[in-house]
Amino acid sequence: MTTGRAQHPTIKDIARQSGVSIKTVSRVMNNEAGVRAATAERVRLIAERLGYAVNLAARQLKTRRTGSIGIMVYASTHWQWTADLVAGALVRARERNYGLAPFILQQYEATEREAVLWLASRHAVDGVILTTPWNESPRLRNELRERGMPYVLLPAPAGLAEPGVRSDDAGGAAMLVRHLLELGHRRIGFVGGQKEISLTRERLAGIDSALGEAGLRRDPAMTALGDYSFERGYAEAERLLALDPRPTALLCFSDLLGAAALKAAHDRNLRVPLEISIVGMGDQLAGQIVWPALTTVAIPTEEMAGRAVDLLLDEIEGAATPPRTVLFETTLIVRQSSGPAPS
Amino acid sequence: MTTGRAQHPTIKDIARQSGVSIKTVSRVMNNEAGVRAATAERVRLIAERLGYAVNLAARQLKTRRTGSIGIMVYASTHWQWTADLVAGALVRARERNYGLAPFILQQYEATEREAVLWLASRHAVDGVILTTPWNESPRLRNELRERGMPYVLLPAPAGLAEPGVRSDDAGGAAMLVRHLLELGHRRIGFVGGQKEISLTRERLAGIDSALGEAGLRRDPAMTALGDYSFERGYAEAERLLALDPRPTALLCFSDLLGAAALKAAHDRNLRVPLEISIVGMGDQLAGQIVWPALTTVAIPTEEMAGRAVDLLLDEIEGAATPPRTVLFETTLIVRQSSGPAPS
DNA sequence: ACCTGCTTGGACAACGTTGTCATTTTTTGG
DNA sequence: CCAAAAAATGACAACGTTGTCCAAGCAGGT
Repeated sequence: MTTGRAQHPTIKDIARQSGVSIKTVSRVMNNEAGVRAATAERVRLIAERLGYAVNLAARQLKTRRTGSIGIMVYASTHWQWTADLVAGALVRARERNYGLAPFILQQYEATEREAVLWLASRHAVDGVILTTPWNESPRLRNELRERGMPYVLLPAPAGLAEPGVRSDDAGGAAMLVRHLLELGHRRIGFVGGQKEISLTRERLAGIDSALGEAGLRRDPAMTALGDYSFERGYAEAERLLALDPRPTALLCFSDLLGAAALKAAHDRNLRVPLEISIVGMGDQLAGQIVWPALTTVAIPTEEMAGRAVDLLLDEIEGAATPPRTVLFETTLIVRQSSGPAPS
Repeated sequence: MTTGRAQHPTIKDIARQSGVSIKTVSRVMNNEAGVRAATAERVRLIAERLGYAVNLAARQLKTRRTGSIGIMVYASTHWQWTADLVAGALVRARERNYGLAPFILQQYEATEREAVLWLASRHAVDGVILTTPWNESPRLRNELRERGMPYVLLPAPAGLAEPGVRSDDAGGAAMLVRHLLELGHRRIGFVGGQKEISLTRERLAGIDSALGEAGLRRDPAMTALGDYSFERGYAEAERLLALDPRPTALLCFSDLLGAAALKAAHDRNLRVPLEISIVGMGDQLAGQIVWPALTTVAIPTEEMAGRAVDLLLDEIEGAATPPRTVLFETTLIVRQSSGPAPS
């Protein structure tokens, strides 16, 4: 062993060397008022020379703040999305001088108790961002509220009076439907994820409303819900493409699912978009690397995660804003995978 | 404000209620020897009932261990890879009861100083995993060693006597070359990332050696190095495909680059693998969602990250193993994007 | 000279845990 | 049944920081 010989300097050392009290050093390091500029300067210089860095543990112990927030994510095949969320949160957290502790969970029920304990102890994080599917659990939310642990939902299910950030998924899905309708498509298939996830339900609602505007209804036989994995998406798309009459367009609930559908179409020797149009959602990398590139709806995932951090930290730091939900708009991005319906 | 009313119970509370000293409670909570089974049982019960959770800050302050490790990653367009590394490290760290603090860096030089300070203070993490390009910097390594901060390189550049985990990238690239040679390809183009990254150089070395075995040499005009982004990969592949005579195969240094090359080929109306073979490296999602699926070489990124955590924690916990480098083998995965060279 | 009020600085006690070492209790062996 | 050894437990002092409260210095008005 014999790790790090060099003792780390403490405010005591700085105080001794600069001839002031430890409290004054503390004041300087925290930019508190009430220290003469000259004194502060001297203290800062010595701290710099000694290579001083505050001992976070001591500060945390005293202030009862950990200076970091947690983000609970689910180990999913929907990786890109999760990674974007974590990355977005990480960057903003660092900007605001907080740490981020990601908490990956593999099974829902099995680990919920462990997770709650970890969170609620308040010794590890000052607040937490709950992503899918944790954002759905009233039990978890209650437990957290009860124990005074601030939280933010990301994405926040629609119509919930809870602090959170959400994207207009219903609107986005509706835009895609209208886009396809304008291109003359009438037999549209849908490839989606779990119905249990609020996002899925919201998208279905947007689809139904857009179809309704045109006097149409969604065909349950053409609605293929599974999960958000590539493999399942491929299987569901495959199933829809085998129908007779075949749908002339597939709307997929993520770009990864879109890529899966695209592959299924290729494997059936269907030309896209000549014989079938395929659109995705999210504007993720997956939709850009495939050929042809997917028409999709952009959802600013990273930005949303950053905003969630802001919301959470505002509450933690007592910026006394009421629990708020922030809504992000989605944008239609037309690329090469959608075209006029075949006649 | 007015957060969490409920005071969190401390070992003092437990001690009072169970009629033992705080030290005994501490012993029980840490599973130290020297407590009668009956006493331990009683203490544990009361702790459970009170919902006790150890105050990490206090423990850290006393033990001078933070119980978490850092991982420095570079904000790159090579996202999937980074995400896999972080995910792999995260899971293993949690298994071993450590936290993981990811540290994303955007610009190299600008933030190095900040990063080193953060790391070296030893107040934030007990050790650190250095990923590309941090694994290349002797200056950083020196600084860390000097300050007694354990680190592990991931991936570890070949031939460096430093603790780390590496994959046999030279071998992997060589396998791909041999695969292409067997299929009759002689004009092979290479699409790679930055020469500054050791991975890139190792792969080139493997390629050269495999070509050498067959009495061939790599054509510099067919070696297109850029970076690991999709866009750049597309541009470089495009450039190679415009050559006359055109290469009959492209070996790309990641599956994302492979996908980019595939797209460039499609856009030129080249049939894959009939008219041109394209192979990638890494066995990432990107190579599976494109059509046709990419022949590639599997690199167990997540597993490697887990191993890196093990190495690091073994050193931190004083398992007294000498600094070791662990080598992971790569595996050839033949899919649909490679075929016989056109005549 | 005195008081008043403002600025600057310091002494000291927490925060909750673990390490050290002393003390009590139990077990063991004769 | 006793002494000695072993096992179990406890008292108390850190760890490095910040919050509380008080003291000293200093200027300005009388």
